Amino acid sequence: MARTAYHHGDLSQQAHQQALATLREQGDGAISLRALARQLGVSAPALYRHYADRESLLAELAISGFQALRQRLLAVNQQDSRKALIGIGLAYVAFARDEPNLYRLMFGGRVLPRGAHPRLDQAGLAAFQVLEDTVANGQQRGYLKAAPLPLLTAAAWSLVHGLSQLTIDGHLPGPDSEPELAAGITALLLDGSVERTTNKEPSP
Amino acid sequence: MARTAYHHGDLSQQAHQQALATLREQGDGAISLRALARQLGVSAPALYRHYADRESLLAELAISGFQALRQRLLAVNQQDSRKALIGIGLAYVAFARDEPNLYRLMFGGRVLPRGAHPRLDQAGLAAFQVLEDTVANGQQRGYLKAAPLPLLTAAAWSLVHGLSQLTIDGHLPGPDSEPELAAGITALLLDGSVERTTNKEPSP
DNA sequence: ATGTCAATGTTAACGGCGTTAACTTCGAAA
DNA sequence: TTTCGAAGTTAACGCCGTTAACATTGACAT
Repeated sequence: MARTAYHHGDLSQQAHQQALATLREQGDGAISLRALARQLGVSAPALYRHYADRESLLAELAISGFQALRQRLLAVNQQDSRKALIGIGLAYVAFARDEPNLYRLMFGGRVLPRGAHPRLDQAGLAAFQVLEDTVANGQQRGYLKAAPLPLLTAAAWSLVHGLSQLTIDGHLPGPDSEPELAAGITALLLDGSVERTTNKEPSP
Repeated sequence: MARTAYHHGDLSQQAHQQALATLREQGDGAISLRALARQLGVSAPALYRHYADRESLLAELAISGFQALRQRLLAVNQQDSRKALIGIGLAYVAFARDEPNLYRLMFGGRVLPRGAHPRLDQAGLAAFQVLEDTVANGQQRGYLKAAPLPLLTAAAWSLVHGLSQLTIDGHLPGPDSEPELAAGITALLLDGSVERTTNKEPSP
């Protein structure tokens, strides 16, 4: 198990860590197996003992990303339905802000086609479940409308995902005012955007 | 101006069209300058007379994408505020559904870093303006809450963008039920998700 | 102790890529 | 007719992912 020329026994994990580091710093486009092998003092084909190809390595990074996201969503754990929902939204956007390149890899859709990496799909689903559970809980308590659960969940997810993506790509005002923005937007989805007092164009 | 070996005078546009075609079919990752040149019967460096590098070519594709998106949003043109807002949302998601690979390029953030291509940033802004105008209009008419315009706009954009991205990446139920989903979600943002009649956890 | 074998490395090579340098051809304007 | 810049050409560099063929190692059965 010790460190010899061959069999240093840790290549898989070291490759994962090193790739994660360059992903964080320079984005997934900067990850090359050859450069990775160079940094680890190993020949490039050695990596193929542990990853079928470059895409599989990226898929592993994305999987750990979904696991980390799931943990952050689980850590919210608020009793009050409203606080739980807003908390989830804030935690979601905060994750994207903290790990923009990882987040882009996870949801880019371009590098990692849906269905090609079952464990990745599963990890994404597990993170999604946390959000869905929170929504379902708020609905069971009667805090949320009795709309179809998939509709409510899709709305919540779309909102936080869109906000995350727009934020990390710089389409929205600087990251200084970001938490207030996220909280305000989440509140809008909960309470609605329509003026309810004096309105000539009523809601159905 | 005619078609001789040199100076066939149309290479820039032909390259644009051909690149757009392979983008649509196979995504931006499949666009290579060498293959492109091969398909056009031209040497690879010839393309550098018209595009500074590969990224600039992709930026041009994204620019035309934003222009197309803008046209689709402008085409909505509903009088009623609610119909206008929902119409914009539907048109936005429909564009993403029709042009998933183009949409991913436009908003991927990875291939085309913000700030590197001024005309691209400007085209994105122009599309965004249509949405912002619609929201501002709904607010001036008193249909929408008097919340800060950037907040309302960011909420609307986040929602439709997130829904688009999740839809084209297959994270949401099949595209069969997509229009109803989009309409339902947009309505949720307008009317709110909170149950308003019998509720023990009131909104502030 | 020894031999075997699967796991895990190695080097060499193929084809493709983006990009640059140096050169050539063409057409329009002086 | 000459000139000159725009728009092409070929050749080359260095990088990449990936595969084939071979080498080393340590653990385990004999």
